[in-house]
Amino acid sequence: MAGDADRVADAATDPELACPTSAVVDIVFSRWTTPILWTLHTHGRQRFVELERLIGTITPKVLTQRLRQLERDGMVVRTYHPEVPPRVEYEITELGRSLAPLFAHLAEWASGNLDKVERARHDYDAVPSR
Amino acid sequence: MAGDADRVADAATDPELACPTSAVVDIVFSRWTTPILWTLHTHGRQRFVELERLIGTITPKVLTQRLRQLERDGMVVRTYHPEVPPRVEYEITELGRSLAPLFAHLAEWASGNLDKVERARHDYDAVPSR
DNA sequence: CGGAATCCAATGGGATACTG
DNA sequence: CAGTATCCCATTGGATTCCG
Repeated sequence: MAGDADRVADAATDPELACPTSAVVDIVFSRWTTPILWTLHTHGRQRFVELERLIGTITPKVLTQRLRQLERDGMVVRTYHPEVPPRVEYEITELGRSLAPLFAHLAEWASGNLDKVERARHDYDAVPSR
Repeated sequence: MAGDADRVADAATDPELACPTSAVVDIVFSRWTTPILWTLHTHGRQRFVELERLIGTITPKVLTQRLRQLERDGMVVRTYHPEVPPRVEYEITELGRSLAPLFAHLAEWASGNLDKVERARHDYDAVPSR
């Protein structure tokens, strides 16, 4: 762990970034972004209402917000077709796809450890003193 | 990946979980949890105030909340030493440590792609029509 | 020291209604 | 269809104070 001295120093000045993954977390794991990216990744290019339907509980307002954010971050591309009725399609970018192995690892960790979390919660809740 | 059929089926009924990583995200990537886990992982067992100092901008209230949650999820163990003044130490568990490779992948993705996100944002913001 | 309690401000997100 | 606009509520998090 030599060479971490300067990062630790940075952490002292900007401590929320004491964790080198914080920036990624803000980009990728904000609320709703994972379901959106996942849906676009597995179902391919989708229209607005299709996304709304596939994700299920998200409201159009929030879906728009998150899609704009993802577009700005270069994770999705928005294609507007000037027709009547208008048609808009969203597609995941290569940058967005580059997250796939990350998601795979996440899913893998989940399949192996989610039950442990569940058990830990159960045990914790079983103690009446808290 | 056999046996995932029911989870996929669940996704159809509970669409917020259409993404198999949502559960993990809620556990691991809630606000402040990554800096806390990262700090405990790299600096080892720490006292409350030490954590507060290392993370820097977090308030004691929020730190307590997040530590409790992490403890409940089995990611952190809390050890209370009944002395005067009292001493409490927090340590990452094996379950918590099992996230390390995940964090490594995250950091790796960041080092290779964060600049692309930055550029995408710059380009997006350069268009005046929005 | 390690919190708990209280109060408060900001934010996010849901519901609804409307429009090009 | 693909949003936008508005209202409103719940949650989060900061600041402060106090306690065993």
